[in-house]
Amino acid sequence: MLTMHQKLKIFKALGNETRFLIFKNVFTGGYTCSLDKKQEGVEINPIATCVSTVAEHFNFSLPTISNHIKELREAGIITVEKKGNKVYIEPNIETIREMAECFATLVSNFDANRELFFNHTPKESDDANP
Amino acid sequence: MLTMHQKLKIFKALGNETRFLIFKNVFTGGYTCSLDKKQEGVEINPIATCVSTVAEHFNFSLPTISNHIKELREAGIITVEKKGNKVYIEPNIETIREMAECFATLVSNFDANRELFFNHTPKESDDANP
DNA sequence: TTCCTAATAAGCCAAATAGCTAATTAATGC
DNA sequence: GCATTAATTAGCTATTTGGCTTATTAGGAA
Repeated sequence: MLTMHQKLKIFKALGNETRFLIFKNVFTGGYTCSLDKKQEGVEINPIATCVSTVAEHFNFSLPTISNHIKELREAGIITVEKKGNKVYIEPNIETIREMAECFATLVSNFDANRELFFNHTPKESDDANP
Repeated sequence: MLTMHQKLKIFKALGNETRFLIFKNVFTGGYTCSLDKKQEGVEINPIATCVSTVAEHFNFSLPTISNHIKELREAGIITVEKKGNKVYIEPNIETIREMAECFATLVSNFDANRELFFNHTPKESDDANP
């Protein structure tokens, strides 16, 4: 269960365009091209990628991308694993699963309260006019 | 369907502690005490509250809270409605419903891909060791 | 009209953020 | 050992953010 502090860090992390794009690509396989460069004999999740490969997708310096990745890691959105002299980053799906649950719970509780207080079940047609 | 730009604004808006707390209270009824102050004969959603009532919950000035509310509104997280000389704010559940869907879709697509590529269905017991 | 309240707009300032380059660390390869 | 590559750390700067106070706008009440 995510604390409020953790949720805040996640929102802060994803509220920056560069970090949002890294997040998107890491979770949807946008960086799998990095497989071509993977070191011989090193076993990694094929969705994983290394910091320098991520940096190639941006016009920002490697230290800047490294710092963004650090923030995504500290927010629990990705995990990192050092193999040789490279650092591979992987999506942390459990955090996203928890976020999905938080939002879903908020919506279902809200709908339940609305029904309770207003005897009103939301329909497609009246989202803005309860 | 939320654009990336809209999602970014939502994350930015919720990445600030004060705005997060306003969001939380507006959606969970934390400000319903404002009902006591509602103007006679004015029909409002009982979960709604006005800007000055929100400000009473913080040690920040009214203009500061007003500005935070403006950002939440511009992110589509709340709606505002002027009644007399007060501005009532209400949760915009549709935006949260869309966020819930985004995260849920990301998770289910991720799980589907994982099964596809690794012939592996995630279980409770092995979240970190696929 | 005049006064009062609610809210916003404008302008100011300190702190945080996001970029950079240069320096450092760590692992690989010669 | 020495050079190369990957990544991080440190230190710097410009911009953005988040707070404030003061001024302004808008509506309700005397």
